[in-house]
Amino acid sequence: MNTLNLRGRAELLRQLGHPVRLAILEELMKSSKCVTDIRDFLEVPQPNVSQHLTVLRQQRIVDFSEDGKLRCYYLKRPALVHALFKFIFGEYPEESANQTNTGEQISCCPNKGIK
Amino acid sequence: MNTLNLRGRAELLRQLGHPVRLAILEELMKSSKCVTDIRDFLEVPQPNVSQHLTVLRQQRIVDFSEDGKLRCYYLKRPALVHALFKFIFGEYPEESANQTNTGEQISCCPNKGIK
DNA sequence: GCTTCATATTCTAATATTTTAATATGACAA
DNA sequence: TTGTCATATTAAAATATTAGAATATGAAGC
Repeated sequence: MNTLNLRGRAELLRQLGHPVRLAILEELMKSSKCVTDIRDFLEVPQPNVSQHLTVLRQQRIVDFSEDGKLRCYYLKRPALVHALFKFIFGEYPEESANQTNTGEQISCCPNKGIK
Repeated sequence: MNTLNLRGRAELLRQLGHPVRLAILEELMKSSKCVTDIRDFLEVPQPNVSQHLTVLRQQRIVDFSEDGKLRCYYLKRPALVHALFKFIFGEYPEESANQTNTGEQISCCPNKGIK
């Protein structure tokens, strides 16, 4: 299996796939913010915010710079985050199965048909 | 919190974020395939393949058409899957924190600085 | 030295996801 | 009608993720 390549990509998707983490990234797209600002905005307990930031930091999606006693979190890979939101908010129309021009279904596994 | 919108998007990301499901989608991008072909190609037990296909079907990412005793699975939203792979295999350079043109760090939470 | 503020870490309980094994279904052929 | 093939479903065990509570750190000010 090609899972060698896909495993890490799957992990990235799972780590991005949390509503609080998406909300944090959405906020950081506007401007960098400290932990308490994120906590206040999202109304999520501070330790929980820190946990999610740690996950995002481990994937090198965010990072922080220190400003006095504040930690200013910012997007370390803004292009990734923009691409992410473009992807998840995109429109993707549904299609039906491929058919021949005579309206027949195309068989999927020709080698199986041999019986 | 804006989680109302983000919750469903997060769920989509989590459901896409599994190596076997990514591998299935990668295969289906090439051509539609029946369950046993997927099983043979990925070397994953058939019931497990079926389970992953069910997850993908519930998100209306894949669907199947019946061809005799075979179920030909195909991408129901190929544009979504193409966008997905474009996203996860994209290159996203890392940046450092924003700085002023004099090299100072920009403070992140001006209202906090008031003390 | 104490407090306070901003943030992080740790542990635990609650949940969710995944894998595996066993079994079921339904169509078709012998 | 029995068997076989393709696929699905279920239940159980293993594993992973998450939230919450408690606590820790470290810097700054008193």
